[in-house]
Amino acid sequence: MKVSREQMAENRHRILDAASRLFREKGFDAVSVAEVMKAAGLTHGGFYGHFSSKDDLIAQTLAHVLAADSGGGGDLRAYVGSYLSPRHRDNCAGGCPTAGLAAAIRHQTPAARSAMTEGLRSQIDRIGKALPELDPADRRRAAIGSWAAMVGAVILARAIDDPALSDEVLEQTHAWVDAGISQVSAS
Amino acid sequence: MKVSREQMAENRHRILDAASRLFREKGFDAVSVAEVMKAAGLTHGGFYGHFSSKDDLIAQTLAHVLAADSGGGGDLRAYVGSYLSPRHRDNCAGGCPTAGLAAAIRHQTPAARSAMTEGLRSQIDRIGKALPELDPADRRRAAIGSWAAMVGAVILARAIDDPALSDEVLEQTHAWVDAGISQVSAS
DNA sequence: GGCTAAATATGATGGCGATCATGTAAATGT
DNA sequence: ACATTTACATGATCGCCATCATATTTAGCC
Repeated sequence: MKVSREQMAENRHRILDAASRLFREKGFDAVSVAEVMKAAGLTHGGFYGHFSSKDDLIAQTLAHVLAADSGGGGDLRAYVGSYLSPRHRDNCAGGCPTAGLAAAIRHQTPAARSAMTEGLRSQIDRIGKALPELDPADRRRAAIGSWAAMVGAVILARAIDDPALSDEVLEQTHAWVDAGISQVSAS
Repeated sequence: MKVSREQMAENRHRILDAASRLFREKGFDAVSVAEVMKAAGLTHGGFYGHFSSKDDLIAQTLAHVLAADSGGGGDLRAYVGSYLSPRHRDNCAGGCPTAGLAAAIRHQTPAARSAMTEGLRSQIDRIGKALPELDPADRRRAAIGSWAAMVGAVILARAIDDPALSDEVLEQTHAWVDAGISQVSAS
């Protein structure tokens, strides 16, 4: 049954949102096309009316979710705190797509890699802009170093089976990043 | 055809080594049991004489490779430098199993998660021991923060499609980690 | 209002891969 | 030496999933 243009656009959006959550939660390979469509409230048949392949869905989902990536508005300290929280660690499906998917990008198509690259580029720029008190070289270094530590810490915290150690990785990385930013500021 | 006990042990070792390289290179899902056996110079039939399932292979491979993880001997600066090098970024198959596999552990069995947790615990301890000039609290913080940044930077560098940005992530994280360690030391 | 094309649904198809079944030959114990 | 066990090879099986074929219904246009 055909639906209105508007309905179709909404369906497409729902598919991308569902895919985004499912991919972050379970990984690209563990999510089937049918599962995505079902989560979007449709059946698997209509999929190829929206996307040319699963790889195409992956690439478009990345572009979709990375474009929507907030970045934290401006208060870097608050953003770091929420990023390195148990709440974020435990919320893969709704959490940062970089932390959830960056490591899997290596095995995806060039289009997907390209989308991730642009997402990371703008995320680094955004963090840099949140450090206006530094000179440009220090700002760039702090932005990249902090972002690497944040992403790495969440990935490690999610990999670790022991809640105490997992919490500690988040807390200590938080302290380390805060100290790094402050000390660079003071230099 | 039966082989000697010794030969069997060697075969098992070869399977684990082959699996370790293949998993790091292509990810757990993208590597088939038959592919691992072929890389070890065997056929797929004998697999279940060594392991009870692919999941079992994954868990035992992790324990195998994480136990062998060097950690760098003692010169932390040199270790950080080689870790955050283009050479290491481009050498997934032979590189750090944490950088290559940590993000995928979330989707594996409890045995695999447990192996990774113990590997991370000892790696953090090893880095901490390479910072003897710090008091215990700073040492722990520097070890965890540096390790998170190192792992995160290699994962991001491998995800990024643009060589210049990828190199920059490695270089800037290197400078950031070095500065962090030095400034903590000086405090 | 009827015609056409489009958007989804339902229902194949085909390949891949984990696991199992069976054969075979050589190592090990007596 | 012989019997037996065992490590591995060859050859199914079975289910899952990406993708395609076809049907159905309705939006969009005259």
